[in-house]
Amino acid sequence: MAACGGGGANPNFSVLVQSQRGPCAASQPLEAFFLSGSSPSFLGSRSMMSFADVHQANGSTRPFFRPYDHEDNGDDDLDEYFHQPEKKRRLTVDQVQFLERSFEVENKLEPERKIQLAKDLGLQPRQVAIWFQNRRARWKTKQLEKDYEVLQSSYNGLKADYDSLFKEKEKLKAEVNLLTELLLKEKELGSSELSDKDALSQEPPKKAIADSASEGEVSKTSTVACQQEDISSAKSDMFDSDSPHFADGVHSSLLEAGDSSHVFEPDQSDLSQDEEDNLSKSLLPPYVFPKLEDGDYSYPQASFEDHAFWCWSY
DNA sequence: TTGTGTTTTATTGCCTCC
DNA sequence: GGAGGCAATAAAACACAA
Repeated sequence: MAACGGGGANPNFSVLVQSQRGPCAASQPLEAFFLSGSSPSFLGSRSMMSFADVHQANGSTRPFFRPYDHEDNGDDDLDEYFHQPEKKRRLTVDQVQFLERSFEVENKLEPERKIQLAKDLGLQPRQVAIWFQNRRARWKTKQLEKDYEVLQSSYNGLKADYDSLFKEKEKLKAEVNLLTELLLKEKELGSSELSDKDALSQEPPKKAIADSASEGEVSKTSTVACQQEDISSAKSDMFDSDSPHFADGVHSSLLEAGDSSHVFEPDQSDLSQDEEDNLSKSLLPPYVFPKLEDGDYSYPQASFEDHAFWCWSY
């Protein structure tokens, strides 16, 4: 008898047996006692092997205990135990193995299968149903743990990506600030020169641009060039529209390269100063920046720096 | 041996489906 | 309304350290 705890009608079987360690370790000496001449109904159940298969595979030659049939038990001394209130019993290793295999095939239990399993295992159908129910609950818990691990690793990967992108963003942000400051200085320099000379005959501050461009970084170069353009558009009083700053080497190369920033600065050399001023303003794209989570790069109002960033972004 | 934490079996109550 | 599933929970059985 493999059922150390089996036996709805003989609760004391478990009482007798389970005084020792292990679910079934102590039951074997009592097998013959409880199972004299009894044999389980190894009829096999639908969609699975029969309990006998498990039994054989287990290398066990133990007969199967019939928990709810203790009529074969001729020992009257145990009768008193059988009349005590039923206690909780553990299924045998073989029973659990059989149920496990059945569960692997199909984790739901249709009525016929339940009855067949109960028959094969010598359990009550209700016990089989309960076992499947609890087994499904355990499976679900395990599944949740697995899902959690998958999500955890996914999260870790995404977080690593985010951190690296965040660092890159900070780096670029610092670069933007640096270039903005540089541009402001250039602007100041240009203003002071304008105050010294006649504005109409003044040359654009190519040197500053050239100096900036000579720093080597393309991004900086394009930014400065772009910003210089926008300055000339938005604040066209600084430069004559016919002035050769459009022929600036950097600028020209950008135009030739199809730099999208030129789109926002149409050639208006034949327009008056006011017209150009107004047009350049009206042609400026709306300063709509995506509101990022941390609020960075959110520019609700158009400022000089904003414009510079916007242009740089393009 | 005992105290304690874990696992397994079983119950209860609620919900859904037919 | 009954059957069956599920979540929450109780309680017995078990494992194990001290």
